[in-house]
Amino acid sequence: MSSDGFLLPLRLFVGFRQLIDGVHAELAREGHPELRPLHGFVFQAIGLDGTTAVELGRRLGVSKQAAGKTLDGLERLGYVARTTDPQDARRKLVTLTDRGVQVLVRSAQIFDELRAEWAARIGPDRLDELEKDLVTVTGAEPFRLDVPGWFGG
Amino acid sequence: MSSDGFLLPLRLFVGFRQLIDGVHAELAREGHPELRPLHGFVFQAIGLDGTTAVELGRRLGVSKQAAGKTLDGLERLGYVARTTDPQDARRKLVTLTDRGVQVLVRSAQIFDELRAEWAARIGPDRLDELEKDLVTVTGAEPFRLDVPGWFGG
DNA sequence: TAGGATGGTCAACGTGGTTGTCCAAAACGT
DNA sequence: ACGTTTTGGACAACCACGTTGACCATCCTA
Repeated sequence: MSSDGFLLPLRLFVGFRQLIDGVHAELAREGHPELRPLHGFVFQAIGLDGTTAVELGRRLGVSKQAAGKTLDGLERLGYVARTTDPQDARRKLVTLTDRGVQVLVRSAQIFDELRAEWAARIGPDRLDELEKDLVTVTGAEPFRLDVPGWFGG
Repeated sequence: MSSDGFLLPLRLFVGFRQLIDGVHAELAREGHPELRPLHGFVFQAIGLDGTTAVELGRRLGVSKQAAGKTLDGLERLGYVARTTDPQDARRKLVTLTDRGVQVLVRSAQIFDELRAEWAARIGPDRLDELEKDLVTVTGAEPFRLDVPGWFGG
């Protein structure tokens, strides 16, 4: 055993966190200081096509109420907008505003930049292997993000 | 670019989460269903020598009040005990109970087992490299765990 | 010995999560 | 076509964990 087992999750988490923090540090610099790590995942889950609170909750693995509350905050901050669905008066379509789309696009760019920095450090081949090995071990599973409650609650 | 940049943090997180979930699933099976991922880090931060609320807060990167609240919960669950320091009437020493130590020891064992499973899947050498590369990229930094608030709040 | 630092607690508040309840609108089945 | 179920959304009450600010007791030190 070349490493204590408890170090492995720590390493993974530190890597995860550095990437997320890197993105949000840059986003803050570019005029989005209020965004939390959680929000990035919500943006991703909403996508360019929009969604509804219920569907968002399903994608994130949280209740529709929790998803609704998160959307309240994002709406207040001007990143998403709700419009009633003309096809279905019950539904309220949630879409990213221009500002929201801008964050989504920039986030993707910054993630690519950070990945390139990692590649420059350890070599692109090693990084590819690292990702490939992670997929081998963990599966290619779609992402569930019931993270805040998952960790502490 | 062999992979979208945003997949990298996801892969890391999924790996992290699978390990943590694996440990807590087993701990739940062994009589500790109330423990949350957060608690494992707290146990680790308390250690076999014990600590105080203020010091715990420093180690976890949270306020002394937050650390105190978490300890309240763990005390109620019987995993830690507080005793007044005979040397300093202000301090309250927080130590793991037998039950707490048991969890700490078992967690370490389970992490080792899970790491061994990973090694069996991708090969021990590849796993060692994976960890080594992560250290190269992220640094060997000591762990700060202001995680719950970090993510969402 | 007076004054500052330190450890702990309490209170108020914010955020994100949960469940339970309820209503309006859509979908379904007879 | 009409009653019944399902669905999407909102509201309330509650819990966990975070924050600041205030306060007190104790220890340290100039």
